[in-house]
Amino acid sequence: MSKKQRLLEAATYLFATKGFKDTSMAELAKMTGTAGGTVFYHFKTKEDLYLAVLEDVKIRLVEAFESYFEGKTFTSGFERVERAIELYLYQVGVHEYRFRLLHRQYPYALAQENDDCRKLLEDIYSCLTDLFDRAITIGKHDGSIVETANRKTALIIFSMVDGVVRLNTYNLYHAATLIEELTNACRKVLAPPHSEE
Amino acid sequence: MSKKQRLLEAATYLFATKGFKDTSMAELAKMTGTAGGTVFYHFKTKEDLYLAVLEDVKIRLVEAFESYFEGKTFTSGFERVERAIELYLYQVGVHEYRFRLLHRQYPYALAQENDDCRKLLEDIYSCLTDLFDRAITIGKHDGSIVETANRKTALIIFSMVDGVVRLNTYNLYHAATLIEELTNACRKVLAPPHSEE
DNA sequence: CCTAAAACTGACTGAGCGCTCAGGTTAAAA
DNA sequence: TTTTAACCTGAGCGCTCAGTCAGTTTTAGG
Repeated sequence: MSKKQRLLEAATYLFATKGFKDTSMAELAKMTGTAGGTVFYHFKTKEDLYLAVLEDVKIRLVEAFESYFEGKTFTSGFERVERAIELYLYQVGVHEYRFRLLHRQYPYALAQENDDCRKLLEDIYSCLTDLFDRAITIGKHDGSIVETANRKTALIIFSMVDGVVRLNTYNLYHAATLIEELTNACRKVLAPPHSEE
Repeated sequence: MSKKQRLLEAATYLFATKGFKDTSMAELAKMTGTAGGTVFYHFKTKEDLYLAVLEDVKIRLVEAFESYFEGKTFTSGFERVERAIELYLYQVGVHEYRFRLLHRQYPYALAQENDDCRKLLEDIYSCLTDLFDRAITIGKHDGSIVETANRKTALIIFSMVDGVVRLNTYNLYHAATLIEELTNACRKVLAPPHSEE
């Protein structure tokens, strides 16, 4: 693997676990076994490195979420919602640090002044909400999901799922024990009226 | 107001809006019109100052939430849930910076190694979840809320509400336009079966 | 008014930071 | 083998920061 790639991966880990300010470029260099100057040969500034990390995360994240649904069909729109939640929790389990990166304030603060950063975050969040948005649209057609404002409902569902993930990362509650309640809650929010299973 | 109090308030604002590392004690001193050394006369270290800030926030937060329900009665447990959500959103509106402080990673990282910090966070979060927990207990008795695992359901509701607040602070979505969907979703999650209004 | 403690000051320190740069190494094309 | 460009190095620069301290001012009790 090229040194640039090694730097990018180590930086992802450090930015995610320690944050932007608390990650020092000297530490990153030491961690990857390179000289301090090498970092700045590949990335002009620390901020540039961060943007490269965020872009890398975006690409991998979008890939993972979109490829899962390619060519798949489900018995109902609601089932697709359930699979989306499962997929989200699975991705968090496997690539926790990517979501930690997104759970920090830094990218959102940077997005206020940096258009590239704003664009990356927009892409990530529209990918994530589309996940639920699309499933809701399908569910509305096949009758498995109640008539609602798609985008808003998708955001509520996303808030709920991501909120539980946060409780877990902040060590406030073990997410695994909440999954059943979580999907139950989603079912109730989305279920069409007068059709208890 | 004493200089110590002025320092505490300015520090709350700075820690909340800029984070721990990005807040400099020189900046804090300048902001409050004091000399650099004064900060360290009142608070031994930067971390001590942070803990004082967090304790202050805890006291005010718990006060605000507990005093609201003192002596009040509601037509149903579910109505109490609705009022709790309103109160939470109102508090976020009035004292946004206090919640920003809690939406940062720093306190949770500190809690891993500092017992005082962990205790403060525990107190804050049990106050917030109790808000919903108690209302659910009442609602289960008066029949306005479905039979559920109290704590877990309270956490789901809290995740949902706080998640929407986060969408707002991160400038991803304007919370006000989601409030109706939010309470609707809570109603569906908590409503007892076969009793559509 | 005197005294002593409490409150406050600001110049200073040493450590750590992002970033630069002059020069060295590697690898592939000519 | 020579050339050239891409890659890599680490000492070092300028700056910011949390924290110190010797000394000054303010406050309050006797």
